[in-house]
Order: sequence, then C-alpha cells, then structure tokens
Amino acid sequence: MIDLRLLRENPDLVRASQRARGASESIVDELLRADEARRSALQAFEALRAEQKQLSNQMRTVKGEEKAALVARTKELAAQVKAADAVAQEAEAALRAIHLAVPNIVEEGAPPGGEDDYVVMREVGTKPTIENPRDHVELGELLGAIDIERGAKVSGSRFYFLTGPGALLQLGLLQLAMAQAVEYGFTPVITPTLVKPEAMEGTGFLGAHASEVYRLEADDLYLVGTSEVPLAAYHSNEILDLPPGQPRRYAGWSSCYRREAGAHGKDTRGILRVHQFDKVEMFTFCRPEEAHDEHLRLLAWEEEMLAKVEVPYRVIDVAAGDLGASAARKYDCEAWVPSQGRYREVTSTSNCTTFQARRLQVRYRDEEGRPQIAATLNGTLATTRWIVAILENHQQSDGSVAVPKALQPYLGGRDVLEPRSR
RNA sequence: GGAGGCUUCGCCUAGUUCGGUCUAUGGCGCCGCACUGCUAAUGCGGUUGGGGCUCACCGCCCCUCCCGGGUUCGAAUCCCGGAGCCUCCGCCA
Repeated sequence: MIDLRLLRENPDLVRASQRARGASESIVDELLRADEARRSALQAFEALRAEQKQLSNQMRTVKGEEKAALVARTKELAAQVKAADAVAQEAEAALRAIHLAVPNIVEEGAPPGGEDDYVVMREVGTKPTIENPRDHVELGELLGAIDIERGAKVSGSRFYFLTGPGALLQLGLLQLAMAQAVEYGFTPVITPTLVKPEAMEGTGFLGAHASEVYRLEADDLYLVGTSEVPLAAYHSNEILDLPPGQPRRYAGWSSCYRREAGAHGKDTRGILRVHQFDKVEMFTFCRPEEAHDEHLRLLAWEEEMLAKVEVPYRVIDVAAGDLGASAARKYDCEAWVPSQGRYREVTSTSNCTTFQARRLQVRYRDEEGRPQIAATLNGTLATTRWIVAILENHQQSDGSVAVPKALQPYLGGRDVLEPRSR
C-alpha cells in the first residue's frame, strides 16, 4: 500500500508513477475520493460517539425521573451511533479495496514503458563459443543429472527429478549462496512454504498474480512462490530494533511453487520454467532512507554469485510497466543461455520501499521514538534455473561439463562431469 | 480427534465475582530531570498502539484489554462464535 499522506500532499507524483507503469491514472482520483469519504464518515461517527460517551458519563450521577429521560435520549443516540459506525466501516473497507489495488510508486530513474523497454546497464563475462551447443535437457540426460520424463510421469508437465550430479549441483549452488550470505552477515533461514492468506496478501501476490499461486482450499493456505513471502511476513505486526546503518538481512532457503497459469506453451522444454524449484533469497528490512543503497548492495551480491559460477550475464533495469505491484525499482540479472542464443533471467532484486511493510505492519522506532514503516527489499542469490546456465555455458564438445571452481567441493571435488556410459 | 486451562499497554502483572471517568494497577525495561568525581544506587516525572481535527506547536476527540458478533443508555467485565498458546489422553510419525 502506498502512503496516503504522500498521496494527499502530492497526488501528481502518484499519477506520474501510474503513467510510467502504463497503468490507470484515474484510480489515483478514486483513491483520493475514497480517502476523503472515509475521513468525513469517521468524523461524523466520532462526533456522535463523543456525545454518547459524555451522556453516558452523566448517567452515573443522576437518578429517578431525570435518569429515565436521559436513557430515552441516549437510546436514540445509540441508534444513530450504530448507523454512523456502519457507514464509517463501509467507507473504510471501500478505501482499503482501492488502496490495495494501487501499485507502489515507481522510483525516479526507472525506465518508463513495458516489458521490452528495459535498459541494459552492463554485460559481464565472455560468451563461450560453442558449435551446435547442446541444451540443458540434453546435457542433463547425458550426465544423468536431470530426468524430465519421469518428472512428467510422476507429477505432470513442468516437473522434473534432479538426480546424481544434478542433485549435487543444486545443493552445492544453494549452499554456496547460503555461505556467501552468511559471510556478509545475513541470518540464514529455512522458511515455511505454506502460508496464511494474510502473508500472501501482505506481500502483494494476491493481486495481479493471484492465478500464479497454488492454494490449498481445504486448509486455506497458500504455497509460496518465493521465500520472500514468509520472510516479509516474519516480522509482521512488530516494531523492530532497526538502528541506522544496521539493516536486518535474512537469507531464506525454500522450495518455491508456481502455477505458471499464463505461460502455456512458453519454455515448455527443460527446467527453465517449472512448477517447483528451490531458491536462496536475500531479504532486507531497513530504514526507508537506506533502501536505495541497499538495493544496489543486493545487486552486487547477486553479481558476486554469478561470478562464482562463471557464467556470462547482463544486468537490466526493468521498465516501470514490468514491475510487480510491490516494487518501486527492479534489476534483473540475465545469464547467457547458449542453446537459445539469448539472455534469460536468473536473478531479480526489488526495492519495495515501504509498500509491503505497510501492509504487513513492520515498523521501527525513529530518533523521536515514533514508530515508522520500514522498507523491504529482496533479491535472488541462486535458484534451480541457474543449473541451465551452468550446464550450457560450461559444456564441452563431448557432452561433458566443466565444474566451476566454487562448486567443485560440492561435487566431490570433481572438476568435470562426464556423460554416463551406455 | 477428546477434556481442561489461559490470552490485559515492550515484558511480567492487578482488575472480570456484583457492567458505569478503566487505556486500565503495580513491577521491570526505556526516556527526561535532580543528586553523585564517573558508574551504580536513590528520588521525581514521563512511557500502548492506531486514526481524525489542528497540522508549527500546544491541545481536543474517536478507536484499541486475542478476533468477530450480540445484550445494554453504557462492556476489559455479561452472552454467542472463532483463533492462538499450554497441559493431559488418544492416534500417527
């Protein structure tokens, strides 16, 4: 949710943000009207209620006929209070509905436009020259690392088994990510992957992305699409100790589940787009004024991980129209995928400013001791999808795959994965 | 799954019998002031959170005693429903 005070003071800022996203500007005026309506309804209720309380206090001191008269008067007032309360509650609910629908205010400097209007910030590493590169599915089969067929047999399309070196590769990748996070002071966390509706809504995933989310009807729980959800909700309704310059940083490890409802026919081959994968996610709570710098730090840590797995990539500044509802700014790292001859997203870091924390009521005390809304940020440190880039970029002509130095300890010290015989 | 107990201001706690200045007592913690060579100790004062009016401050008002309903002129207190935690029993790991 955006800050309503900011909206009142500077509605044009919000309009400009909506324009940059290519989203509705009229919703800004709807929100302003709903805010106004709520406040006037509240004032009407409060005036009546104040009168009622005052009369109620007199009740103690009077007796007899005088009391009977007073009761008659307050009885009437009670009905009015009740009605005014109902109106105020309705106005509150109406405001909330619109409030939830308004996405975060885009950070200044984010490229305007849609999905294709991203700005390439830099390209890092050298693309390997491979003649007739095998794709990760073929390599995964040769190495006995990925079993797509049995994944489909057991669970359906977009499921897979990681086996042998594939399983080790994923575990190694995630452990490497965890190790790096811990080195930089993150608290490692293994999160629940089933969460209550409040957590899912609080992180902003039940808006436009609702159809992407698995829901367990019988238990009213949701399967998370990223550990961002449980991590953001971890401190919900809390007032944190958050001294300046000392953000709280968590590294969450979890399986992630996505329905991929809108992706029919897209990336159907391999493990690029799947219903279940594993991920290590960085998550920061900090003061709003520190969020911008923290965002760049998260990006730098992502790039450090990509350097460790020795994969060429580029960094893009995602356009406003392609940001999630919660994000004010987003940077993606895209790894080179030789079989496709293009870059594919492997990390994404978002600055959600106070948008998520406002919904989840995550606060800290400022210098005056007043509670203030914290800022939240997140960024990917490793996911199953990275295996695609690692296998393809490090493949050799005989179908073997060189293991990046940083991952070798996790693969029994092997520096190359050989195709299975037979 | 069955039975019982509990849930109050950051933490602990009083208040609920018998409804009325109860946002609510006391302690701890924290903040300010005083005292002290410093620290400690002591004394005095302040300290739930949210919202609205005013918005520069002061100030005023409303909501908030786990949540949602109800009874009542009036609910922390009475009634109904729900959630969470704890204990015991059963069941499964």
